[in-house]
Amino acid sequence: MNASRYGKSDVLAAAMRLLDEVGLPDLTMRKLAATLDVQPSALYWHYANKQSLLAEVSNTIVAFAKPVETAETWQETAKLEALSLRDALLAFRDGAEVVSSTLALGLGADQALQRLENSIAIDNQELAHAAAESILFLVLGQVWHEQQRLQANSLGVVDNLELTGTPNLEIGIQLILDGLSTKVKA
Amino acid sequence: MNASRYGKSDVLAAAMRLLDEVGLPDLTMRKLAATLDVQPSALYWHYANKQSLLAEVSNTIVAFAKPVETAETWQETAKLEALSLRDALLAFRDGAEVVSSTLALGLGADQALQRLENSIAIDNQELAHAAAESILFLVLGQVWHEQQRLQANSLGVVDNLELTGTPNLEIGIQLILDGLSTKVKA
DNA sequence: ATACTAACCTGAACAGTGTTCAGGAAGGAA
DNA sequence: TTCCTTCCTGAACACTGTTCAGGTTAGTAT
Repeated sequence: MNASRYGKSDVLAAAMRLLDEVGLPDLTMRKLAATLDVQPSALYWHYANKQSLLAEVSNTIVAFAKPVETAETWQETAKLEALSLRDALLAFRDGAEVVSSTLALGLGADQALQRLENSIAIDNQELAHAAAESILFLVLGQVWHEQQRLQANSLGVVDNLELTGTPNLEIGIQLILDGLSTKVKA
Repeated sequence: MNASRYGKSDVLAAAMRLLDEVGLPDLTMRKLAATLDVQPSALYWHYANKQSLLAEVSNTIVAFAKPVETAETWQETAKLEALSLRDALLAFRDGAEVVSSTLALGLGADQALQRLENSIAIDNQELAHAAAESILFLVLGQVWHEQQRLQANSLGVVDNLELTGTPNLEIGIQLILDGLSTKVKA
């Protein structure tokens, strides 16, 4: 049936496809192997373990964030950067949970943090780092929460939850940037 | 060997104990049953599934947050509330991950959000809600990150990671509160 | 064409997971 | 003593990630 052989990138692509179809909880090595018509053990030639695979999935999601054109103020640029990350997370099923989990393991999402930090153009670099980290956690938490409710809604678990996630995220980002502005007025 | 019988609260207490000993990844129903000298299936008389158990674990952690005395300004009070939540999370192994996970499932941590929201004494309630949510995600994300590094450090995985988590958290909270102040100056 | 080498995969197993279910035992109340 | 609720046993089911010895395929060099 299937005579072709696969490389590392094929496995990653298949994982992205399967993630979108079944979600993170059902993204199992066996199901992934099945979509490639391959034994589960074959995957371990390409990736040492599931976590390394998920780390690359996470990186792929983060790298999907659209580049941001530099705006008038750095506050604007930083906000665009944050919203670009949000869009990337929303573009993949359970995207926020994937990135959060691998970030917690210290594996991925460095690039996301770096982009945020670079966009905050202030002298005090410690402050910029702390602010970037805050924005990152904010985006991840909010989108994770929202994506969970999306799935819950699609399963009809609860009729009509308040879906005000994205506005709240923008407010939160703005609050941090405003707070940052007061600290750099000098 | 063990002739006593257990109630729901005993199981919860044993779960908290085991969490502290082995951490969330190794908090399994079988190990939990073993500490009570009981078959795993016995646990399902007390809790419908593992998630409900973890939801109560999460509630216990959140409820552990010390009450906060009202300070001069509501900004001070809100900050104390956030730091009290942080201390509660830090008081239990993998506390932040437990609470984050059950929060994502829409099960627990409502109380934490409520306390934060109540402490933000401003007219615009939508804004207060968004700010409280932001602070919640910030605290959870930051402490989760820090606790993961604590474990990684204890396992000697990496020698000496920068352990600047808590200061960064205070900065982030302050940024949000400062931003909030500018929006309510009127 | 032959030999060699790296890339990739099979098949089977191991040790563990959450969960279900029919039935049995303990303890208190009527 | 009967009865009923509470709690538990023992065994199984359907999964999970992962390992490993051995096989196949493909490409390169002789």
